[in-house]
Amino acid sequence: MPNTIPLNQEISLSVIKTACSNCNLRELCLPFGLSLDELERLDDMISTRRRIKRGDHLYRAGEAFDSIYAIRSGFFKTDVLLEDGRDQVTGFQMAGELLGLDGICTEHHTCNAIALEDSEICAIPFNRLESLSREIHNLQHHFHKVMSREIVRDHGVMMLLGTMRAEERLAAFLLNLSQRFTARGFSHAEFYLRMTREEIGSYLGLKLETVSRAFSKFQEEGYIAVQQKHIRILNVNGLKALMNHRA
Amino acid sequence: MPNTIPLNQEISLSVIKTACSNCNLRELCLPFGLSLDELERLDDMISTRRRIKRGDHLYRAGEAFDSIYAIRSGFFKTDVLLEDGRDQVTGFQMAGELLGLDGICTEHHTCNAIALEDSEICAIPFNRLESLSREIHNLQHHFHKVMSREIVRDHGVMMLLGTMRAEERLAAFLLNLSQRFTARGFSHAEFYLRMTREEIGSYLGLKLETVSRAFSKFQEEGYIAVQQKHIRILNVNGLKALMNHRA
DNA sequence: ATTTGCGGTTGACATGGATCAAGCCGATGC
DNA sequence: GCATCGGCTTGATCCATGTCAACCGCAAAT
Repeated sequence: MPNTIPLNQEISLSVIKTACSNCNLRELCLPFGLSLDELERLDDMISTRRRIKRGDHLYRAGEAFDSIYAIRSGFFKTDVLLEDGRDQVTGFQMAGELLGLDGICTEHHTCNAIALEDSEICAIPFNRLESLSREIHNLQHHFHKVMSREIVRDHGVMMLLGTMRAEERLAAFLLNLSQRFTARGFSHAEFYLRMTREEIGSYLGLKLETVSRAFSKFQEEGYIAVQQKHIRILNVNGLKALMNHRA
Repeated sequence: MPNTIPLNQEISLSVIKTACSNCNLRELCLPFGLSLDELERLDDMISTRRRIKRGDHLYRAGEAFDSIYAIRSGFFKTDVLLEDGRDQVTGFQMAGELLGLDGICTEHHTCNAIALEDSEICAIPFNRLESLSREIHNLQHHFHKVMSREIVRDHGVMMLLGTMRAEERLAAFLLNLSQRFTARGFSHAEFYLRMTREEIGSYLGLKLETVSRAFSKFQEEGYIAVQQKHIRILNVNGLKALMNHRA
């Protein structure tokens, strides 16, 4: 909750509060690599910033697409629902990451985005992003990189789902979270999970019981300390070794 | 060998042969939606067309990235290799589809692209694509759609790997191939697989024996006729039903 | 303070797919 | 024509994970 930048004067209060130029995530987010001048133009474009309460949808599968979203604070999951009722969590997103890229190709969102804690997002109208990125070379290139990174990330998940066993998957998951928290200036060794065992299981292609057992196993082995959603990583290398275990 | 634009006389021959404007895949490929004028500018950019022999790499993981590739004819797979020796096929690509998008984010390719039959590709220098798409709005937008489509496709694979059982995966795979062949004007019901059972298995997160058994099962049930790589789909709805079977 | 409910843990058992192994088929080379 | 080899099929068995079920513990509601 004290994620936003504290206020100085009563003055340009809400401008300061929400501008990209003052956002401490700018180096992780879309503005990466922009000059001050360019930053301002990006700021102008992002007029809408919204709070999303825990449990609420940012968008739903099937809705018309017109913006992508940058997470300013908070934590989201995306999931896809099949007609027959099966669903799968396709990702967890944290501050500085973009949501909604899946909607570009059909002009409709293809998954649901749901806040796992009270969050704030910046809506970026996509047609304006396209026109601005025709003018700002750096923005264009960085946006392409972000999309490409998403593709690579998905390949990683496919690898995980296709070739790893339960404990390897969970180890990979924890290491990935840890690394992303680190990039945001949080502890790499200690964090709270925002999602349930069932959501982790869905993401990893496992049942929640299997996730739970794997947590317990890791704890027995001394790799981590778990207490519900509170995780402490005690032996990073142990987890890494576990991941690369198989030939 | 007729990769470069010929010099003078016999010229237009192979120019015609290789120009986007004359490519029957243009509605499936990058040129989609461009005017004749714009098409010509795209043509100018794509100077390199190459043949890749069956089994050869178009690029390898780790190599520097500078172009994306459009498949003019043929069939490719992409795969990722883990340090411990495990690898996974991340996709199969056919004519009109793009390869190499994964390389944008790090400036290095993150997977291998290997021809599964003798193929021809058009190399599209990425920095020139970016600059051209700053000028041609349609090109920019379509390129974004293509990247987004790749993300959505990957989510589909995650769904498949995360929630489906062996036979559902194979049914989904066959239906997907069928649909893509159809889009290219081939029979939706009869085709040759370009990949081995092992490659299918790798893509679907299954062992080759399981793939083979599932093919046999489908044949017994009368859904398809298989003879090695030759597939005839006899009952599309049967396969579809199989996919949505589970609650 | 008591109840209720959700998320998590743990155990016992079932099963889908992996593994191991043998043999088949068609293409290629001698 | 015969041998060889890679890709494929099929059978027998094993094991990781799913399934079902009981219980725990915390937090919100009463």
